[in-house]
Amino acid sequence: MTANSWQAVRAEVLRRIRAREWPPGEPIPHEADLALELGCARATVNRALREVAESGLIERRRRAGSRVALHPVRKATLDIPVIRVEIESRGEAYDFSLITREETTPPPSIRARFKAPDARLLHVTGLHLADGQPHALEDRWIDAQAVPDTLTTDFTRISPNEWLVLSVPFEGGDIAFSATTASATEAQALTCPEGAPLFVTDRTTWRGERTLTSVRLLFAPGYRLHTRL
Amino acid sequence: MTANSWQAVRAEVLRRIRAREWPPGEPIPHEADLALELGCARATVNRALREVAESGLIERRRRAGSRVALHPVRKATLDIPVIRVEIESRGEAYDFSLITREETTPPPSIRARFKAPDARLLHVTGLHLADGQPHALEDRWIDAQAVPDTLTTDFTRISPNEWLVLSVPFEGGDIAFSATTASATEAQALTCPEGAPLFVTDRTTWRGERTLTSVRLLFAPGYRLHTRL
DNA sequence: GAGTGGTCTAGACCACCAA
DNA sequence: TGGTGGTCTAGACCACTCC
Repeated sequence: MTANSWQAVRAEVLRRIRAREWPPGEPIPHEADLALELGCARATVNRALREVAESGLIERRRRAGSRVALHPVRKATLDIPVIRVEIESRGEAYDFSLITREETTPPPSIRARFKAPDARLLHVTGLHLADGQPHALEDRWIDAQAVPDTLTTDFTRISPNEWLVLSVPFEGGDIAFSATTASATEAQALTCPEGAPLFVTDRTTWRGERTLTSVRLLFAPGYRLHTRL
Repeated sequence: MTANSWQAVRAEVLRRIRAREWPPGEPIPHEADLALELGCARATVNRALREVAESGLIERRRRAGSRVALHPVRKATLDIPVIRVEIESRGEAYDFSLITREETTPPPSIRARFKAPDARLLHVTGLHLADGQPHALEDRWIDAQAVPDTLTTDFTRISPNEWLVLSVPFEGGDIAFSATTASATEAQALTCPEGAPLFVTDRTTWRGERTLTSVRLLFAPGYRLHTRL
């Protein structure tokens, strides 16, 4: 067995794990040994093992070596595109309809997400449309102190979703996915029955210590978020 | 500016993108030039740019060079653990309760997911419990021809979820996330009101051309799938 | 303390693909 | 067809950890 490409090394490693030649929980040979056995440089083995480790199948620790994971945690990568791009890539026409836009004091649950007590928050709601049909209802809060031009931007021409992605560099964020049922007003906006099941994403993004924006998206019934393992 | 670690190179690259020194859609310097400018080896720059490309912020093509992405597609990585591990890691007691187990002919929607027409399908349903409370309702179909020991395994002692992860190597799969409302029987199993919003995952895994198993998980109301950007 | 993975280097060759 | 990213090598040093 000689394998001088890191993909070949990875394939061989995966084969041995699947064939139980390297059982779950057991250590695997050191990088140097594998390099010798497979006839390639240690850097090549390192590259391959790093990829396998990222997929969650092996665990690596200095001094302790690498071992096959006992409870492999599958990693799935989600693509989160700008909504306009997502819709247009399906060949549908995109439109955004602004519903409300006001500077106001948020409910405590929102306030808690913005650590800065002096934050002036702009509240924007609107509807994303695909071929004229409601696609998602956006409910967003923006820290106007942390995001320049927030108060002067015309969100009837560009959705806050896209404007923020294009103009505000951020460093981190988190997303939560859940389910809810449509309230009366939500049902009206999305033209679906009250009580219909809706897929929800809650996203908060920040830069440094400052929370920039927090958004809830309610997707019209039937929406599915899809990915590969 | 000298940066001899690939993390430092990545940080500098990200800074320039965020500062619009390298505007969206514009090409960035070649690896060799960057290596010279930053005072490190080209392999180091390559490693850094590869990481940035994986995050979706730049696009790389041979001969054409690298450029800042026009519509950055955010990549979020989801961890998908075995349910038992997920529950126990929260410090709660895990239990699984088998509800039904029968070899039967599936509805067309399920049949369509198993390409092999000769597949003998086992249908298993059960409830995952956390501290005695319903956590998720599992509805699974398994190809008994493709998965050895399917018909002889005692699923009252180990959930099919965990048994499959531990004993069946698979190559690929896909997951879809969506929302639904609890039917009468689902509501009873999950001890929630009928019509309550439920978070749903549909997962199908395969090896080669053969679909091994297809599972739908209905999570009790309030469940949130969470991740970082 | 010593062994393991993590990383950097300098150089080289190759695969791909836009010009 | 030439330039660019993709990769491999051999060697070296370092950082972290487990003994």
